[in-house]
Parts: sequence; C-alpha cells; structure tokens
Amino acid sequence: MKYDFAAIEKKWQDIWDARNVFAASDDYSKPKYYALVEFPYPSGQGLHVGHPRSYTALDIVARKRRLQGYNVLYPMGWDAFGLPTENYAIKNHIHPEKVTHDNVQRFKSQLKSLGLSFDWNREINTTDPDYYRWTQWIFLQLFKKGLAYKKEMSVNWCTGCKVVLANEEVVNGVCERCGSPVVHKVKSQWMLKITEYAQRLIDDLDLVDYIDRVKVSQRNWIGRSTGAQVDFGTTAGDKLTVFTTRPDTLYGATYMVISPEHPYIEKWAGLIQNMDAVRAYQEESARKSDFERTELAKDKTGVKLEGVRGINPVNDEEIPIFISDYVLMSYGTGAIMAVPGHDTRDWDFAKKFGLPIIEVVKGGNVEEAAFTDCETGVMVNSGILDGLSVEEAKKKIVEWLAERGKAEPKVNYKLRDWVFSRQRYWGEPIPIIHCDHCGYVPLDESELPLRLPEVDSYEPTDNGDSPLAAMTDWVNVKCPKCGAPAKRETDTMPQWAGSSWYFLRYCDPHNQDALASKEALNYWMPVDWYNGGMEHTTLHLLYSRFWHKFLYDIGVVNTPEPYAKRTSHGMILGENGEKMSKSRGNVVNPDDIIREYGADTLRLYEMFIGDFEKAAPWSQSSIKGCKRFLERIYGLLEVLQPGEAYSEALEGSFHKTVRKVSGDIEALKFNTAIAAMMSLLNEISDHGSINHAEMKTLLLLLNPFAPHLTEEMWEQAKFGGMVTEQKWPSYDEEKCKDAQIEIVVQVCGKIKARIMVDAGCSEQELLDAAKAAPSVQAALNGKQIVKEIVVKGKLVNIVAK
RNA sequence: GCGGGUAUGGCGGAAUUGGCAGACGCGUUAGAUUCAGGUUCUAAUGGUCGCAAGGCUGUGCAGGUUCAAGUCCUGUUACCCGCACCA
Repeated sequence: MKYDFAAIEKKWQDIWDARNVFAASDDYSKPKYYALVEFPYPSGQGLHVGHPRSYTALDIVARKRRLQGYNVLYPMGWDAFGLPTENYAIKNHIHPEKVTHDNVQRFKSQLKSLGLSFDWNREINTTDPDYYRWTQWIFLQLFKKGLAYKKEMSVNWCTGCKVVLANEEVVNGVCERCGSPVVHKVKSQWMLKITEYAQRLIDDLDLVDYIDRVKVSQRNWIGRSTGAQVDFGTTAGDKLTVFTTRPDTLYGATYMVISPEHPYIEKWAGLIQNMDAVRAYQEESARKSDFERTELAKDKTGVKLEGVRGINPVNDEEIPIFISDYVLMSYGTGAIMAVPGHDTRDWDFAKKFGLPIIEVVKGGNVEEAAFTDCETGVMVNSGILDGLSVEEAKKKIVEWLAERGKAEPKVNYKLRDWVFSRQRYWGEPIPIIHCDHCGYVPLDESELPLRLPEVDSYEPTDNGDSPLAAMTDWVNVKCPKCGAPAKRETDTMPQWAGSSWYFLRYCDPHNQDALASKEALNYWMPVDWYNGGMEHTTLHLLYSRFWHKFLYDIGVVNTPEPYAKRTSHGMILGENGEKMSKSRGNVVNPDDIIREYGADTLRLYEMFIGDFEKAAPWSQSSIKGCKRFLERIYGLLEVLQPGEAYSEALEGSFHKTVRKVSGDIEALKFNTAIAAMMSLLNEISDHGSINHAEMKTLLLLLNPFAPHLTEEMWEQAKFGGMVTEQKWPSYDEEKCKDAQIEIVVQVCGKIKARIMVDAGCSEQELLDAAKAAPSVQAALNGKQIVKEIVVKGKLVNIVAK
C-alpha cells in the first residue's frame, strides 16, 4: 500500500471544507478556547516556511482542544495595508486592491494546502471597508477622549519611501523597510497618547501569562525610571528644571546641559553673548540624521552659553550651562544637571571641556573614570548628606528641596507617543476634517467607513504630502459643524492600526452595527493563547494592548488585557544557519516541500525540527525521517488486529505516551511529543502487531500533527465517523508505572551495576539487592562502607574507603 | 555600554529540574533484500586504550559546593537577538 499523500491530503481538505468541520460555534453555553496566530501580511513572495511553524503549533493546540470538547475559535485573516503592496502597485501600475486580492488568494490556497484547521467563515481583511470602518471608529473614540491629537514635531523622515516613520521603524538610523537614510523633518502629525497608559501597560503584565523575555522587553521598551524633578536657578532669573534619577549626587553637579532644541535658548537670546556659535551648533545638530548622531556618539560636542549661568539649589553655587546634542529634548525636561564624577557621559564631556569633577560617593577614583556602580556607597563632599548611604541621601535631599519648593519626586518613561500619520495612499483614511473656524472636526460615525478614493497615481508628493492631497474633489468638503469650506485629513493610518484590534473582529466578523457584539466579546475574549514572532514583542503587542485597554475603559470590551497567554516561536533559518533571504539564495518554498513530501510531513518536520522557541536551521535530509515515520505508521494498517482493549504487552507504553504527548503539547514541546510517538511506533514494530484500541489511540495522538493521514487511516480501518469527532485519549497514572524498575548501583559515584527490582520495594530491600550484585561486591571488597545513599526508584550509591 | 539568550556526538536536538549524559531523528559503517540505483529490513555508532572482559575520558573554558553537577555557586570566553547619549 503506497502512501499517496497527495491524493489523501486533497481528499480530506475537500471533506473538511464541504462539511465546515472547523467552524467555531455560536453556542455560548459551551466552554470556549480562543487560539490565535499573528495574521500575515500577504506579500508578493507567498508563504515562507517560517509561517507554518507558528500556524501548525497552534493548529495542534486547536485540534487537541476540539477533541477535548471545547468550542474552538482558530481564525485567520490578512494584515493587508502596507508599503510593499503600494510600492508594487506604483511600479507595475496595478491598483493595490488588485495586488492585495491576488496575494491573498495565493496565501489562502497555500494555507489550505497545509491542512490548517482555520475557521475560514471568519476570515478578515484589514483593507476591507467593512473592517476598516471600525479601525476608523476606534480612532474617532480616541480623538473624542483626547488621546489622538495633532502636533508639529520633528519626525523621522525616510528619504526613500518619502514617508514619516515611527521611532520604532527606524533601525540604526535607516528605514526599517527600504534601508534609506532617515532624517528629521518638522511636520504636523497625528499622535496617539500611548504614554498615558505607560504605567498600566507595565502593571498589567502581572495579570497575564507571557513568556518572561516578552515581559522583560515590554518593560524595557516602556522604560520606567523613578527620580526627581529639580528646579535649578539661573542668572537670567528663570528656573531651569531637570530630571534626575540620582538627586543624591546634586552636590556633584558642576555644570548643566540643555538640548539644542531647548526653548530657553530663544528666550535667552538677548543675554547669550555667543549666540552665533550657539545657532551654528543648533543648525548642525538639526541637520544630522539619527544615524550620524549615533555614529558620532563616542565624541561629545557642545557649546557653552556665555552670559547665563545655572544656580545649584543645594548650595547656591553658580555653574556653567552648555548646549549639547547628547541631551534629548524628547526625554525628561530636555535639560540635565551634569555629575561627571558619577555619570560616564558627563565625565566624558567634563574631560573634554576641562570642567571640575567632584566625588560625592566614596569608593571609586573619579579622576580615572566615572564611578557609576555606587548604589551602595557612602556620601562625601555633600553638605547635609555627608555620611549617609545613597539610598538615604536620595530620600533626604528630595524632601529637603521639596520643603523649599524646589523639587518633587517624578517618574519618567522612555516610551513616547505614537506617531500615527503616514503620507501614503494604501492605509485607512483618518476620518477628520479640518476647518479654519472649528479646527479638527471628527467625521460623524454614520459616515463611516470613509473609503479610500480612487486615484490615478499613488506616488507620494515631493513635499511629503499624501497622494490623497492631490484629490481636490475628495479633499474639499464642507465643515460638518459650521458648513464653511474645509479640508479632509489626507494622511492615512500606519500599518499597525488594523492589527491593533483584529482579534476582536474575529469574534463576530460580519457585524454591521458594532466592531463585534457584546455577547461575542464577552464569550470569546480574552484570547487564550497567542503565538507570534519575537519581532512583534515590543511594537504590535504594545500597541494592541494599548488599544485594548482604551476599549476596556470606554466599555467596549470586558477584559483589561487582550491576550491571556503569549508565546513566541524561533525563526527557521536556511540550511547554512543564516536567515533565509533571496539574496543569500537559501530560501525554501513550502509549496515545493508539500509537493515532494506532503503537508503532513512538512507539519511534522517543522514541529520536530527543535525547540519551538529557538531558531533552527532547515535540513533537507532530516525531513526524510519524518516522511519515513508517517510511511511506517501507514504500514500499521497491514498488521491491524481486532481487540477493544490495549494488549498486555503495550498497555503501559500507551498510557505513558498519552501522558507524554498530552503534556508536551501544552508545554510547547512538540519535538519530544513526536519523539515519544516514534518510540511507541518502534515498540509496536517490535511487538509485531497493533489492535483496534491501540490504533485508535495512536491515530488520535497523531491527528493534530498529521491530520490528513490519520483521518484516512481511521476511515480505512472502518472505525466509523471522523477523527475530528472523537475524544482525546485519557491515561491512567497507575498504568504508567512499571512493575519492575531498573536501579543504578554506584560505588563512590561510579556505576558498577544495574539491577531490576520490584517497583514497590523498600529502601532496605533495595540496598540489600544492590550489595548482592557481584560487581558491587567486588568493588567493595576490603573497604569500609562510609555512607549509603538510596534514591527510591532511581539509584543506590555506596561510599566506601 | 545596557537588557535578554545560547554553548551537549559528524548534524538537529533529548535529559522527569541535583541522580544512568547523548532519548528521538538525520548521517555514517557493516550485513540482508535488489540486475542496479532508490526503497525496506537487521546490527553498530561520543572519544580513547584493549583480542576481550573491562578501563579511562567526556556537556565552551577555569575553579568551587556535593555521596553525586550538563543542571547549583564564582570567575571567564565566544556567538546570537533587542535597545542604544533615556540623565
């Protein structure tokens, strides 16, 4: 009997489709399980072998949950707005909608050929007006609550894509997508106040089950630091406020630095004697791209302000003020107190400009280097703080200054507000109208969706405006409030918008009155298990958690967090151990593998390839082992015997394998689950036959991994019904125990014998049996027993001299 | 620089959390089947010494704790990922 995988897989995919086997039910009385994988961007390249790793893993979980009696929601959709499609459309003069449609068709047929148990009735597409209507709706709610606002700001401008990028999309000073240099440009942008949620985004990580490294990167990205805001005086009369995490070192502050963009520079223009040099420096740093700034990071630059000096509030000493681009306007107050004795950057700067360095915490040598590792030190040269620990000093000085109205405790976050505008065509239009009299006026909700207009050219304009800006018919409208001539917003939303709430739409994808019904959301949310790539652990996860919390606050959803559990899979690398890419020529196409080995083999191999959470190189020869395993499984039909109970010889092994596979799936250890089934198969082969009861269990265990083959075998064995209609097998803990167990006997830690004993025997019996072994006696001969260690069920160690 | 991770045979990787290192698979070798290639089956397979019984050695490196360490502690090296002048 040949294993004709192509015929088998086609046959069962058609049956599943026709019978709608994997549709989630709307019967809300059943226990639910919501398994989710990140929906793909339907690129022109088609599916990558990395996609099935994640999809198969949760497919296994979903299929197992169905067999366990859950109402399972395992949906799929398309995150289809985005630049590559738009760029392709521009280049080839094809409408992006058409490009998207074609790519989706290709992706969908590829996913179907993998036998993934998605509920295709709930397929969604972020570019569908029925979908983005609700993306726009959420934006309007954010706007109404003051969380969306417009701001003139210096933004990251990609010279290649001619588009504004979020900080997160700038990698090493170049555009994440196209690699062109990124420079600063001042533009009026829509912003979302994610910073308002910073603390809750940290705190609520305690409510969810994410793998640790994901939580850690979320916390690091938000970057909370506690310290104090301290008001320094100036000879100009203004107070200059700084943020510091080390108020204890205030006596060591020998100068101040403000950012080149700091507003006080203009304010003090009349007082500053070297304004030419200051302006030259300002221009120089504005011209620098982020890339140049970081390149030059080692060498500190700056200009001293002649004519204005700062006054240290702890001792009223006058200190110089510099401008330097190592101080960022976008963090804290844009001004710092510099403590060269205990901060590396300040130390470098002080050395270069010949500024005094004062030691205020004992323990280092501040002439040699900044002493920064000083949290446990003792204060010196610090007036009222002398002799205190750093901890005590921090508290005391802030209290002392606060009494005088010069300081207050303060928490800062690295997280910045989210730049939400893109000057592009292929994105959700922002539903706002600008009126000269009324300002920014939201579109009435009844007018949603605000559809993308048809345009002839998708090219961004040279001045950086969106292609939509050229569509005067579309742009020029009447103000909804006062009726005066007004203009539509021509920017579109970033790609992250549609993916920030898509998991909600799956709950009720065809709803025309709301993003999803209250009942559906209450039943399905939160997502029980969400798997995706490590590359999305900061941005997508943070953005979607932020939106979800906002929707929670306005009563749309009933859970504070969207995902109860989050895991991440490792990348699949090329055969040479490098990341797969066209330029490296090491790309494996899943279509080829399915054609040559079948979907079941591909699924099994991707799960067997290694630790699910780690990167693993592709191996064309290892895949054969998985094919061989499935062929051997198929061959078991030839030795199938009657028998409705496990045979005595295999009973223990079956119970153990059920336990192992059940547990391993939950722990993401698919590789060892497969290894256990391989071992079981080896035992069955040695035994020579398999009976009905055993075959049923084996097919059920293997079904989530190799669904087509197991359905086919179930049918050929005439077991009745389909595997998907059965119950997940159970095991008996008692039956997993062997009557006889092997015990290792060591003498002085070296293995001397292995003995078989009854599982229930006592420690004394074990010890006696161990000592009776000839090789043990030989090793003990003439020696004095010092110590005897007995580990029940495992080993005996006799220490002798 | 900061944060996170990894290091085990020729290769991918196991190891019930301190108790038999190398499960399972690939590859390799030998034998059987075959006209042959492929397939399949049987056996062997960390290194090393030995005819053998058996011994020695072995989880990046150096120490330590322990009857017992891949696993715990101290130090160290290499590589990967993320962030990067965040005061």
